Amino acid sequence: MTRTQSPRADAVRNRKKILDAAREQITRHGSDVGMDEIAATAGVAVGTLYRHFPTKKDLVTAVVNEHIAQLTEAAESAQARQTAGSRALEEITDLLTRLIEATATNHAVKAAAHSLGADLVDKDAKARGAAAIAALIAAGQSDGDIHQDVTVDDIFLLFSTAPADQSPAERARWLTLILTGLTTHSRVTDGTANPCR
Amino acid sequence: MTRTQSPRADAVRNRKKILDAAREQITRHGSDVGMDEIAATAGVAVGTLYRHFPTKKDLVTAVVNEHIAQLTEAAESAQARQTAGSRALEEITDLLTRLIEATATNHAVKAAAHSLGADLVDKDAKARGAAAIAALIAAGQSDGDIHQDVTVDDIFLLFSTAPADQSPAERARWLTLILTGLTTHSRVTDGTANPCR
Amino acid sequence: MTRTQSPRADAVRNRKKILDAAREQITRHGSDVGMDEIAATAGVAVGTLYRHFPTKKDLVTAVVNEHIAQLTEAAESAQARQTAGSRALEEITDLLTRLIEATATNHAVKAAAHSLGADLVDKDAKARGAAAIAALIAAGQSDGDIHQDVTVDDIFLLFSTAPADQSPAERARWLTLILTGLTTHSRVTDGTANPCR
Amino acid sequence: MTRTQSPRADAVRNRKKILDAAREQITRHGSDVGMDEIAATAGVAVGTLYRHFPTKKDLVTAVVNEHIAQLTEAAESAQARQTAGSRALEEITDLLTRLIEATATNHAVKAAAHSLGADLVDKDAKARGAAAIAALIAAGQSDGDIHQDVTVDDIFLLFSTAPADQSPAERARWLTLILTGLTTHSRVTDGTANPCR
DNA sequence: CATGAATGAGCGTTCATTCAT
DNA sequence: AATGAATGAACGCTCATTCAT
Repeated sequence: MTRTQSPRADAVRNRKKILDAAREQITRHGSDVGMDEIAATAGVAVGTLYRHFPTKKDLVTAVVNEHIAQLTEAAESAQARQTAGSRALEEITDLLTRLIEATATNHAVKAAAHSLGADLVDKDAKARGAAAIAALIAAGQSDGDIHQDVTVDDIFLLFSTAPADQSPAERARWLTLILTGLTTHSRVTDGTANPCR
Repeated sequence: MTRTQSPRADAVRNRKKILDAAREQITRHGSDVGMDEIAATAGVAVGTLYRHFPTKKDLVTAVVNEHIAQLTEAAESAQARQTAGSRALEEITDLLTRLIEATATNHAVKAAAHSLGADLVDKDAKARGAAAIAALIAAGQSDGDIHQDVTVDDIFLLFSTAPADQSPAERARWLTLILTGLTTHSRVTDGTANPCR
Repeated sequence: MTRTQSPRADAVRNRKKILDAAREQITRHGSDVGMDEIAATAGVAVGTLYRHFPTKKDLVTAVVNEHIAQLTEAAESAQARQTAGSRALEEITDLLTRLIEATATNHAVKAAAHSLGADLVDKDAKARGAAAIAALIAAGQSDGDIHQDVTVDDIFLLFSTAPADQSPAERARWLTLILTGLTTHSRVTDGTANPCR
Repeated sequence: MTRTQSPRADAVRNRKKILDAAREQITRHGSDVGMDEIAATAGVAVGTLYRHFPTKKDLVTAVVNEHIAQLTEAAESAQARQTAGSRALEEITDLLTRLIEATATNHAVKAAAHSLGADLVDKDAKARGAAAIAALIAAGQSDGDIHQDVTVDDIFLLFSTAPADQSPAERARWLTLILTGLTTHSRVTDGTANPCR
């Protein structure tokens, strides 16, 4: 009974080791790392790697999907907190901060995915993430904190190009610039020039 | 006078053909295009390509610098027009529109440059472009159109991540989002939520 | 016990095939033979060749070291025979004959090594060979057969330039000329001019 | 009248410049120097080089023949001196010393010639040199200084393998070893062991 | 005649993928 | 199921040679 499951335990462990190795290597050295190197990092032979991921593209796609899953989870828990009473604007700001940090680390992965034409991304996870973000935006708009014309696609558009290689300071600045464009609030440091006053 | 240059006419033409082909191929297929393919697109043999650009890195650098030269020129003529009397905000908007269109085509080129370590970018041209943009920003700030805290680096930061692969509509939307973040004006489409009313 | 090595049987066979092919091709056509050609001669793909020898230099070095190992072995067994009672002069003559035949085949290999800067030659094997030859020379000098001033370096000097491309007859003649310079005996074919008579 | 010769003056000068450059470059860096580099050293364009020597092989052959001409000249003047009264053995020794020094410098040239299958060597010059050396040997044999069985081919055989890359000291030692095989005289440093005494 | 830009086969090497063990 | 040796197309680059100027 349990016998049929036991050989899978190794396979599952190997799959995880491979994904970890792939994420690390691709993140660190770009999508040009060799399959041999990823396999070596994972501590398995290439053949094993290919048993789990028949193609480099498949492997990269898997890494990207793993990434997307994390983002989705973050979006959904943000929405959950907002539903539970916290302010939408705050959740959105936190979420975007988290997103940009995650993307900073994994931009290489996305570039890799792109360069391999990995259009195989997990549509479902993406859709759930989009729904959560849409809900947050709507809530923020109800609060009067978010521009009425902002949509989920705007978020995706902006974050599809989030700065990856820059320093944390630059990422923070980028987020500030972006957020000020999305919210109805003017930046506090800029009060004097605001013609609305 | 120009007669002494006559045998070079072909070479000059070839150099241009090669640069055009390189820009096109790298833009279209990424930095992994083979030199052979670029040569074929240019209608020359590989040897000819290597006579003009001893290294793939050299070729990519040349393409990038050509791109930068265009941007610099656009920035400087925008500044010239502003000095001649036109409104800074308008020139900036036009310039950024032009920049994003140019970047849309050449983002892959910059990625290629990056992946090849082409840090040989023409610093001088970049500095002149930066100066022109800085002048435009200052003028816009004097007009009260641009946030006081905006700097040239903000422009570079935002445009280093301008969307390249998206449709023109998406690029326009991206620009709108960005601009609203930079200017003190609220978006007109968003009247209802504008607290200034 | 030897069972754990079984998957390597093919690899070992391939390594040998590659070394044989390399020796043959370099000997026949000089060091300019392509790696592809060596691989083809060995009946493997280039990739296999590179798995065994990461660089052309490595391959050539391996061939040279193999050659040196043979020579060393020949020298040591000659010395062993002499120690066991046979006459030093005879062993030296036999050894040099064997050396020149071996060198005839592999001179091109050494040239190739030289042109590739393969200074990685197996120093230890060379030293052991030198020791064996030195012992033989000393024994020959005790017998009064070898000139007192002859050293191992003389042998190396002469054999570093042994004729490679000539016919067996020419190689034999070369050895005769050389030996007359090394030994205290005049040539038998030269009786009339011999002042000892 | 002189007009028809004037354009040739340049051509002759160019031919010499090219040969000089080729000799220098091939001697210094081996036969792998590029035609472009030889042309550049000569101060002409590649096309000019190819007008004078349609093939790299032709150029190398020319350099080799030039070398052979020098050796022939040396052999003939040595013979002339001997005919004029000097001792054959002395002339032979001097000649061989000169030959080995010349070869030391130009061994690369010979290797190059060999690797290109330059069987186009100037047969006539070689024949004249051989005749001169044969005469010297005969004279030396009459004097009782040279072994009766020594022939011109022996000289060619030995010198086809003269050490090129070694130090002057090693070349001198090589010559000593060789001469002892050619002459009827034992080495002076070896008196005690000489059984003839 | 000289020039030097153009040609293109070939080189050493890499790496995603396959397959015998 | 895992291993890792084998495969071979492709890459960046070189260089003897040709040919338009």
